[in-house]
Amino acid sequence: MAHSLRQKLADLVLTGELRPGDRLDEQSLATRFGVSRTPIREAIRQLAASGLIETRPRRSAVVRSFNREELGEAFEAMGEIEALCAGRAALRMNEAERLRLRSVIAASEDTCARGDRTAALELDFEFHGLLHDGARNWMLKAIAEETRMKITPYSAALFTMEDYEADLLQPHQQHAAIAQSVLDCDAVAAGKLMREHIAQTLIALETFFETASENNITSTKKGSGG
Amino acid sequence: MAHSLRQKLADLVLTGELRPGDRLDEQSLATRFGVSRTPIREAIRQLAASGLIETRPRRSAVVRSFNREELGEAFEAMGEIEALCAGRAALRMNEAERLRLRSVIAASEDTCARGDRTAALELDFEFHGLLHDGARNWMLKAIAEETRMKITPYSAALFTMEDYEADLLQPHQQHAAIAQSVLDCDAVAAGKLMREHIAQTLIALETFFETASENNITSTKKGSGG
DNA sequence: TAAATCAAAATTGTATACCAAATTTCGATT
DNA sequence: AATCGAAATTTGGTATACAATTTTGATTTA
Repeated sequence: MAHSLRQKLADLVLTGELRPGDRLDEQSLATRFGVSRTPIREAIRQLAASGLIETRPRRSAVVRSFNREELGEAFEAMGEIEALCAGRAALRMNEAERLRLRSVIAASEDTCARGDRTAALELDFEFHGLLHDGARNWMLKAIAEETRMKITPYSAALFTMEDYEADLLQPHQQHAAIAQSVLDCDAVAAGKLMREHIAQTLIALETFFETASENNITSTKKGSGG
Repeated sequence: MAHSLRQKLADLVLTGELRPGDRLDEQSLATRFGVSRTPIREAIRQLAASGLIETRPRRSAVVRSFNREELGEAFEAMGEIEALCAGRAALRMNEAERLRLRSVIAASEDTCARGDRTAALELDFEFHGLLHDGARNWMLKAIAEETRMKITPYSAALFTMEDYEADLLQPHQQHAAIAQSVLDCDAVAAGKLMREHIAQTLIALETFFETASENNITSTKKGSGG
């Protein structure tokens, strides 16, 4: 019961059950979760406010979808936010957190060798989460996590899609390099490496979607016009 | 009627009619705006998701309040976000936008000389809004405006409080310096000056609240424990 | 007087039912 | 195959009801 209705709805999107462009039917969701339309509607509004889904008057809410340009801008913004967190974390993390960072990198090395994509995705989240906490700034953390959440429907594809032979090693090595900078208290290097890491994630993502479909990032019939 | 119910509720907070810590009674608001509780509740949830107000189960929603530490972190985050926007804007604004920036600074100089605090506040918003647009990144803009909105209940005090002899000239001159850097396409200087501008705004704010009350930023009886 | 206690009143969270307006679906037609 | 239009569906909102809590206020006690 740790999951609020809002979180349950969000999970439908974050786990990929609902994909960008998919509609959220209030009645179906109400039936599915055993509640009335009222709380479903409230949860939908909250998710819309946080940017995970979109609503237009008299239309069903749909999972937020980005075109290539929007995705590029989102990654640019996320790169800067994450770089800020990494830089701050390099200066502010305490010893316990630094130890934890080491162990996450070690675990990541392991799952990477085993090719366990699910575990790799979780460790990816944990790595970034540690830096968000380490930055010692609740607003920066909130911004970072919200930004990350918005992009999740896209970036998770890199880890979970079976048919895409994404290199698990490359992102891991980038994480390891960032972690080393953080452990060295080198804020500038940590920020720079993080910015590059995010940029390369975008490149991997665009490559993936280019392979998947010709010129449309989402799986919906009609792409959302810029 | 360009104002949605959500915006009307937000305005209660942003204009200072509802201050940090104040409760939002659903029935009263419903009666006041001539609607039923349902849409009020939805609007409240949206504002809670965007961080302007807080909700706890079975409690009335209250206007978000920051203690000194939280306010400091919020300004640190906002300083970095605004600096990012300013830096990008310096490189990306087009000629029309640069002209507009000039005219806003000129108008600001005018209102500043006349001591018109209300107009000064509006021009302050417009100045920052121009840079948010000029950064050519919808997500950065969204983050910047949401961050700014959260802080508004506090920072607006500097402009509107009659009894505080805030220097209108100082922030204006900082804006002018930032604008000049932007017009010179000097991203580094624009970012640096913006970061300093936000930092000085926080100092002015803390001075103001220190004057107003001993050790409690909000006007509520019981301060929210850190 | 100040603090503690307990019952009454008010408020939230959710359910239901109902309705108008708009959108979507789908079959008929060109 | 594309278009058109009517029927069915869906959203957005109103109103009412009610249990679970929280808040308020009065009363009692130290």
